[in-house]
Amino acid sequence: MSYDFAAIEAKWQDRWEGQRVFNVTEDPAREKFYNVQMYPYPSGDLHMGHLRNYTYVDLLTRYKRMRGYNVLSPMGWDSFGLPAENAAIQTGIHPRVFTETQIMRMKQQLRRLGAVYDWDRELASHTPEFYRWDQWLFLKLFERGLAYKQLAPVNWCPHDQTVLANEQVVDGLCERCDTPVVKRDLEQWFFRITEYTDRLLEDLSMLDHWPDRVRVMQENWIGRSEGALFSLAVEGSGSSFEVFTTRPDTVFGMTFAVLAPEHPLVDELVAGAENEEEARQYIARARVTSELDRLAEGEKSGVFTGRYAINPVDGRRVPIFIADYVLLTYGTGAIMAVPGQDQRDWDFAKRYGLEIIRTVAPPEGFEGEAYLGDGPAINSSFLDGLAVAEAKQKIIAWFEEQGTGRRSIQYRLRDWLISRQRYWGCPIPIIICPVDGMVPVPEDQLPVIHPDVADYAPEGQSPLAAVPEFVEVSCPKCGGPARRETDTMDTFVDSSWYYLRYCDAHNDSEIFDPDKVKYWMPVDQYVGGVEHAVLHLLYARFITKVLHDMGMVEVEEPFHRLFTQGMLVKDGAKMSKSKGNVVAPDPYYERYGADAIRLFELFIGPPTDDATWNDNGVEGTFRFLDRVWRMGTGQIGSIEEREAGEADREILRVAHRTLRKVTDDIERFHFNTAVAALMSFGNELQDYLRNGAERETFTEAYRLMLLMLAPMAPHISHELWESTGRGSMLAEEAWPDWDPELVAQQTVTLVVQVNGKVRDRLEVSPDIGQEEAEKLALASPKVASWVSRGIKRVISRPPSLVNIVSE
RNA sequence: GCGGGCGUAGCCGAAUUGGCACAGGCGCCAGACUUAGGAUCUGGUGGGUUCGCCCAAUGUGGGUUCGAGUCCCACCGCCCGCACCA
Repeated sequence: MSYDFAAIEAKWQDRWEGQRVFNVTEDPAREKFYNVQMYPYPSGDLHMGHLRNYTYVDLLTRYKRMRGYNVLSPMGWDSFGLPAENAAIQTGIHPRVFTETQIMRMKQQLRRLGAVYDWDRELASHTPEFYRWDQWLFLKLFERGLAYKQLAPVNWCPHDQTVLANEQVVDGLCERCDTPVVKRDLEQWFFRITEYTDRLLEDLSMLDHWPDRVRVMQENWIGRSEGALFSLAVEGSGSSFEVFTTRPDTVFGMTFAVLAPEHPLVDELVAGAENEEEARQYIARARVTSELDRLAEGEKSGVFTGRYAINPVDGRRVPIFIADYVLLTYGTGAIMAVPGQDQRDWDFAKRYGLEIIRTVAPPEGFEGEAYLGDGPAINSSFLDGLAVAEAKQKIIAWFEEQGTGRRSIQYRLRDWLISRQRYWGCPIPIIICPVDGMVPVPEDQLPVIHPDVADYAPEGQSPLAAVPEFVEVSCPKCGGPARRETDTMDTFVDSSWYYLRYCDAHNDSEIFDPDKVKYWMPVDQYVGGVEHAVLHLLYARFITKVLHDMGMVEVEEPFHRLFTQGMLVKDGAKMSKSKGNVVAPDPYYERYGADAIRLFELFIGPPTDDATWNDNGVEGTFRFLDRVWRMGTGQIGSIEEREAGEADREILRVAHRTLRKVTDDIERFHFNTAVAALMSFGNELQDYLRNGAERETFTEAYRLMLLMLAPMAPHISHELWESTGRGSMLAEEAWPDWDPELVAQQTVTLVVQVNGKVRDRLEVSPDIGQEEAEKLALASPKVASWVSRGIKRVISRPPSLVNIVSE
């Protein structure tokens, strides 16, 4: 019979919660540790993949607490968003009802795992208590000119009937429903994140406890490129347009220029052109084609405007085209085309029979098309002979001298589009007055609360627009009739500051008390999926910097250490409801209990790597726990009491070496090897018991086992701690220190190699000297037969290795 | 195309610094205990062996080194991110 995990789990879950063991307050006398998992969307049932992450965070909470830290580990809910709204559209159930039911279920599931939090600080973004401060934050950004409304071509999902941020368009498809995204011109709210581009980029270097790949992804997302900006005059008109290039050195190779179809100058350019009709059709088509379809066409398409531009460096005239391979949203929406040095321009030139001039000499034998590498400039007048980098400097200097161009840095990062035409999000606190324009809702009228609506389906605007009592208001400034903004905010606004609210979760007079935030921030350990590398993690950094500039937050970066966990894979795919390959924990809870599940989640592989689910794995960790249980119950009293001998001292040495290893492994997030070390220790402890243990020694070794197990398998270890006669709560015990004397090796294995191959192993003293080690090695009879042809050299690394180099 | 990462046993994996390759688990085989075993315990699990050991082996090929899973070069394969970004 195995141990009664079900009863034990319920008992300790009640105690942790009932005795408020993990509820904390600010305590300047103690070092704090702020441990946060990215707050989840309350999506219902947790599967084994989710449990992996919750187990990591819970382990840290419990471990750091034992290390003496004042550990804050809160939990909350990213509870606005589409799933609840879509359910409402289908079933008519209010999204709030749906959401709150899901939250209750998720809480039960976290409790069942034995995951502990300071539930006093629970928050949920769909509650007016929380989103009131979203609105307050919006108004602060608005005051500072960091929130603005603008007509802009935006990503529109025809299925969800809403706009999407650039970050939510994946391969030209809506991130949520995979519908091809189209461009539309709409009045939308933006946050001016581009104001912070430089700081977001530069401060990445402060984040040296973030995974490199996340920093690289943010860097690429911000997408800084250096180059030059200069003007092209349109022949026979007063107009001109600016182009941006990273290769100003190739300007003598420009053989045409291209404008994006949405470029403001195109109307004027095509007016009266010979092929005006064709051009207008092309422009119209390009504007309604989704990015995906544009790319899918493969061949670049475009249309000649009938106009010519003048190359400022040599006065040559080049034809101006309109083509959709040039994007309005990057640079100036117009380019100089140098087919000799740019593959896209090459492709276009080939298709439309345009001239190609090489301006960088390709190496001999070069057989490619456009040449992008370095080399001496050719066909480039005063740049001829210069390498690319030199030529760039010279031509930029020339532009600046002439006053026709200048050095410029462009970024890929765009302002953050936060408007959503949906119901289940935070209403934007703005009133649109025909007289006063965009008028903020006065702070004392916050929160702007959702009215209930009859129909949740969006029809191009938020369902809120159909509620006259909500929409029709008087202007706070002039008192005249006005309309309320009906867009709601992107849910990423909520998640960009919730971790600050945990510090003071129920403050109803301000967003948070800056002193409390000062105590807890930054988040010491942030845990979440790498899929948030450029979305949430960039926005959160931005908002933190804004609040810092407002004097509300001392830190400039919110997350000191970031850990991105791997995913759980089954049948070759990430475990997810939509793929239908989830493993539900329930049968495992029933058969093996929460601790065995936790231990297996830790053991399954390196935490940063994806791991493949193995149906038999939990059985393995359960066997280990069951062994620990059997060792601790009933037997200890019958172990003989006697003087401790060498074998007894040895098991204590094993215990302390295990303690050192487990401590190290937890500190560096190698949880899988920490579990392996405990299993190994368990095996040794069992051997010790079988071969005649001494009671006091065993009790001590077993005590260390329970302490080490406490953060990983808390229920069983708490129960055993109590049942082996200890009155304290294990969670409140201190993590033990290993004894350096016990950890020190009595003897070490000296490996004797001949030509790098192991030929003998000798047990020697750890402080053996070089001479002594070499003498012993050379004296080894096993070595003798391998060195008969003479010894050339001896390399010693005492006490672990001697390598004899022989003929 | 650009950027990042990975390749070790039948499977998942270990190996902080260049120094004993494969800890721990799963699976499999055998044995013990047993009325029974899907419990538990013990041993084995690359090849050879005279049972002392010996040999091979970390995707492939090369290099540096007394010594390479680890460093360097090239290639093969897989994964992730970005992508007409001028």
